[in-house]
Amino acid sequence: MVSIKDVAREAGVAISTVSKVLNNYPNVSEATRSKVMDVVDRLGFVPNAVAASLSSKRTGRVALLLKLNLRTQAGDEINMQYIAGAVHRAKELSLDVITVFTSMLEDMTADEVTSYFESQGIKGIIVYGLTKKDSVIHEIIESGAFKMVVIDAPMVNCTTSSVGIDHRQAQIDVAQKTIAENKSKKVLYISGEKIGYVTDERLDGIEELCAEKKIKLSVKCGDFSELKAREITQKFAKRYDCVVCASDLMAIGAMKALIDMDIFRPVCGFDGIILMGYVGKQMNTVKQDFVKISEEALDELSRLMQGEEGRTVTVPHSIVRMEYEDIIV
Amino acid sequence: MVSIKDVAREAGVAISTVSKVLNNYPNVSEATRSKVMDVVDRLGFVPNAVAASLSSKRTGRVALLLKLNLRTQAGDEINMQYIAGAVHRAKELSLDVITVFTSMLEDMTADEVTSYFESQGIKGIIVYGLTKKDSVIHEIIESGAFKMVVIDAPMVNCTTSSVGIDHRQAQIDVAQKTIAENKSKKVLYISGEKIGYVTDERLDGIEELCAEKKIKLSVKCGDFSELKAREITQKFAKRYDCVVCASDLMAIGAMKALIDMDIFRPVCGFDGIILMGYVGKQMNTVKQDFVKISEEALDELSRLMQGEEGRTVTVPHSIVRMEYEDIIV
DNA sequence: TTGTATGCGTTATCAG
DNA sequence: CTGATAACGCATACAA
Repeated sequence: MVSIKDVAREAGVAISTVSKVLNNYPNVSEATRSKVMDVVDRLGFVPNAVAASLSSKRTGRVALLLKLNLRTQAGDEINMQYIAGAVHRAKELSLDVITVFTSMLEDMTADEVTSYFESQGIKGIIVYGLTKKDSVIHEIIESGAFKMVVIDAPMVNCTTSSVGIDHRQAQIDVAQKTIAENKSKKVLYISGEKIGYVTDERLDGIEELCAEKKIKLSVKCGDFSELKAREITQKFAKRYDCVVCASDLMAIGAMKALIDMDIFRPVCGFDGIILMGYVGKQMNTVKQDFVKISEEALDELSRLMQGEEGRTVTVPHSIVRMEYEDIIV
Repeated sequence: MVSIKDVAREAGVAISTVSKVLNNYPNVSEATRSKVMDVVDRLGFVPNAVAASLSSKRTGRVALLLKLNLRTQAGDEINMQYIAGAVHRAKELSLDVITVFTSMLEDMTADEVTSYFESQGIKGIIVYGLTKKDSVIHEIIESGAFKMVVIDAPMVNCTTSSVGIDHRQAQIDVAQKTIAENKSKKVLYISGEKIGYVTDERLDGIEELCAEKKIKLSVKCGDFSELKAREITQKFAKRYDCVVCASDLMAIGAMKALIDMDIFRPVCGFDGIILMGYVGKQMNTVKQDFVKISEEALDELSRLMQGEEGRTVTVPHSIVRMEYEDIIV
């Protein structure tokens, strides 16, 4: 492996000079700069990131903290797009990411988790799908030990940013469209789990909309699962003329139930997963661009790592009706 | 951050002694060992992996090289399960993984890719979905610069192992079952892309089966896409009494085409993706345990990194008919 | 503008 | 069995 020492010798300068060139220090003459760069190119030298991080105490290592929740392809699809977006942007920002699943941190204390990440030289963490019950992660966020970006949760402080779509508005948008198209008057809303932050926001949205439009609203608590949505639909849907679901998977479950019951009710979902193109053709849904959200998260993390303060970043969403023709390649 | 120095001071021993305890060196008395471990526990000391790897030239860093191919959730699902399996096993083996997509390496030479990985302290690489055309990766495999595990490709040498199911046998198994159930006599086989190694193996399987059973076989070259499978089916299916597809996605495409054509033909797929539970209910398919395959790959990589030689590891598969009831949670 | 020297947290090689 | 001490590859304060 060619090291900075080799470059220095070959270029006839000191190691520190090479280092300065590589790190774009101001006080280097153009002559030596190009002399060094020539050697760098010729030797194909790439700085050893491990040594650099040990020396500078800065690293470009960030962790993606994912929830490997449901064994449904919906979860897989979303997680994968998160990872793809993050990895892609990381490369552009010269960061490297390691992937961690919350399940692996299950029986660790906040201190242990912190030590673990520190021992790996990780300086930034992106948390996907934080719930109110993840006390260890909350502790870590508050500790300020890392620069953090939280997706879809309103955690913002000096070292923490929040990234995600406007769930309240998105829920309004998709429900409004569906209600308008069907002139619905009585909405059955199947929410997500209570522990999710987005659950509250989406609920706020539907409540606000129904209040404004003088629409009757009944809220049933689902858990983002098809099964539960199916049960709720079977039990209650008859009395309503529209079923608004807080996730696509639940929308699919509700739709299946309606088909079984042999009644029609408009249904709308939330997320825009590809499965909707296969089995949810008639449904409106909120399209979240998970790749972009993750890219934004990395940009934001990069900002934080440069010493800037936490803030809230809102990513745009859209309302779509996913068609089979759109998703096949 | 508590360092080995703190531990040494606190325990009243030399740094090198602490290091020896931590790395299970033989020549340490039980007395000092427990004395040191007490302090380690009390201080919650976790060795700095960055420093350790710089010093020892060994690291526990491995890269997952994934193909972010189709924007279908089938690909996402499989990739995600690969990642999940790898990350999970990595934690158990005290390795840490970084995720890389081939698209990011596109216009790099083998040397550049090698430098990149070396600069990151990566010692092992798992390649998912290698094709015959990935010349850069082939070059890296042959260079022996890294310990490598290749999924679903017959690359084995001193530093390279191959992990995957027996695609030939799996294709035989699923086709045989489907053919037997329907007493088919004329099979239309829609293969994968020619550049894929598994394509050949699966093709061998179906040819062997049809030859043995005296079944007429026509092979059409698909590309793992629904669209292509649909076209092929529309054009040729009428003349055959069974459609065997080299992937679930193609099977779904074929099935859609058959429904459009309003004729029935038994169809079978390959992979066992969850989507089959939604839209491919009537179809047999090969269930690959992608999580397990990836876990095996990590085990294998760990073996290689301990200096053992490359070999071929075959993971079991099964034939299933995916039902909606099985996949909803 | 350039070079020297020190340190980052470990591991590893020797003496003792 | 234990303890100095020299690497590891690089960044950086400081000296020249």
